[in-house]
Amino acid sequence: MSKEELKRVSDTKTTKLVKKGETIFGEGDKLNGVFCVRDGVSKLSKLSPNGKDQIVKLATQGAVLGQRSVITEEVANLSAIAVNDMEVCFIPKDAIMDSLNSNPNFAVEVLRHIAHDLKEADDVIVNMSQKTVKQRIAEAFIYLEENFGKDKNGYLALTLSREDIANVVGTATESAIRIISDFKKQGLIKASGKKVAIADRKALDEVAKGG
Amino acid sequence: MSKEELKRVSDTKTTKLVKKGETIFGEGDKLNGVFCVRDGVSKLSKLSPNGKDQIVKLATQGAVLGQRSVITEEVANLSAIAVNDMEVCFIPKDAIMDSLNSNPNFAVEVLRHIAHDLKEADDVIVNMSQKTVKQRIAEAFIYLEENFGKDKNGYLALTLSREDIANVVGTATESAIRIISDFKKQGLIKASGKKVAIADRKALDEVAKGG
DNA sequence: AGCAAAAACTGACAATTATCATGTTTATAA
DNA sequence: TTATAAACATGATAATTGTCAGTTTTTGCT
Repeated sequence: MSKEELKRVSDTKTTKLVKKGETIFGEGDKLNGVFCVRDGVSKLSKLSPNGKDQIVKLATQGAVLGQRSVITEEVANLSAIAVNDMEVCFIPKDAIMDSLNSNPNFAVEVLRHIAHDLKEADDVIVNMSQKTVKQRIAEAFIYLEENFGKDKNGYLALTLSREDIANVVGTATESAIRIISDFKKQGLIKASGKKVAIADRKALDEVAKGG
Repeated sequence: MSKEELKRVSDTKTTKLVKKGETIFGEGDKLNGVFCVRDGVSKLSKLSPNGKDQIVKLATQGAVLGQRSVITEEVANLSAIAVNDMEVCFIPKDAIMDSLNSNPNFAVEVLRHIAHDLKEADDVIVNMSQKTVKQRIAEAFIYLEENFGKDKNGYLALTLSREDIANVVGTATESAIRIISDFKKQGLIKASGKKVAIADRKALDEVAKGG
């Protein structure tokens, strides 16, 4: 089954609507298939022992959720929650496993994909441990603009709550709020309600690099 | 090519000796094959923009280095440096790619392996961002004992410098030293020179959990 | 529109962690 | 075996980040 084939299969599947805030699957769930994101954004997070959620990844159109757990036949390591209204489709485990075992091309393609995720995860580890909260928040805004784009008015297309931003960069919500306010005061970003726009990309890049 | 087959191939290869501190490959290197660890331990680390190394993973006997980069045909994302004297063997890229493309079993096996690495990386992200330095250092000692074992006298079989420990948990060397000293004073660990032994595993577990 | 609930914000303070300076011990090699 | 460097250690202090306790603003409903 090639990527095109997989896409075709997934196209024939009835899609399921998931409302903002709803859980697609939770940490510890046994998954009997994977979910393809057709529309909307999901946050993949893990509850730390101290009761805080850490958002490990944001998944959007084209992403496949639960893949890793299905492959290793383990229980889900992360939970997937809709950040906004979503459309997802489901592909049963058997279909995936059959293709994996019979078609090297498919397996290698999935392999490449997961290998890429692993690289990204390694980079996140370095960021988390070596950069300040301020740098990480600056990077987060840049990441949001580059990966989810802007709306007609220049605001980030994906709006996250301050709490979600804090959970992405791994800090307390109040700390995130304070730093975001500072960014506003310094003219790095502007905000209208929850909507945020990058106002001075160059300066924000500097902050992210540790200027 | 099954795992056993791969092992057999690698067994026929002449192994290369790498001395403590030597670099197997560096960040940005183009890899034309992977390295199998026969003996010894390698640290996989990445230089952060502020000039500090972050150790992302410790690889020991049986581990394969550079796999990810070969699969995605990218330049190495991490550097691999010997923590102690090592014995490694080399498998050229072509051999890997041929097997991947022709043998679904092999591809799936590698896939499982990388999927497992990805899970571990996600867990590290959560630890890094949600736990204190003290918790992370406690965890590091537990990890070292569980993964590398103890010598006849009960000391951790793998001895890391304080600097390396700091780079594993993502903190300043001085901070790591201070916390390790505290652990000694509290009787959680004992140390003879660089050698460290866990003295009170239960209490150390408590610290790791945030007691 | 009006109201409850959630999210955003602010201040004061405490805790954690980094940095710099410097002394001591331990390992390494000529 | 010493000298020389590297690793370890500690103090003083600054910077960063977290926590708690509120107030204000926004959002989502009916």
